[in-house]
Amino acid sequence: MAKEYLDHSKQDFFQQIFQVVMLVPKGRVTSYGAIAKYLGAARSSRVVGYAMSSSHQVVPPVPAHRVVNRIGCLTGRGHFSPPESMAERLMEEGIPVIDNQIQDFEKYFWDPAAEL
DNA sequence: ATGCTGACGTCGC
DNA sequence: CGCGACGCCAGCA
Repeated sequence: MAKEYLDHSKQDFFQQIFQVVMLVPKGRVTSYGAIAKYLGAARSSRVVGYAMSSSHQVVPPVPAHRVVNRIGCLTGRGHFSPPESMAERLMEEGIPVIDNQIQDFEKYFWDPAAEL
């Protein structure tokens, strides 16, 4: 089970994360933990965030702005340029964001494990 | 080459 | 019920 995920290369793990994030539908958001769980690494939720850090050099561009922590807070906004672009982009997609906090987060939440 | 830090989440006490 | 510590991976000094 858990060994199966070890079957993939470590770098593949990052690719898996990017893949899932790219699959996030427009107007929907997901959390780091949800992706980690979907990949079978619930305890590696951090790695998902680190992967986002690397997402800038990945092509096609990864919609990292659709990925937030489990509370729906735009924790990674500081990695955008400018940081406001993250919240602005979400609002542009129809997602209400106030003070770096997504309103009705669970309403817009997109669970890969449930949708895929 | 080694060590620390960094976009989180879960478990334990 | 509240706080602390651990796990995971990669990039950088």
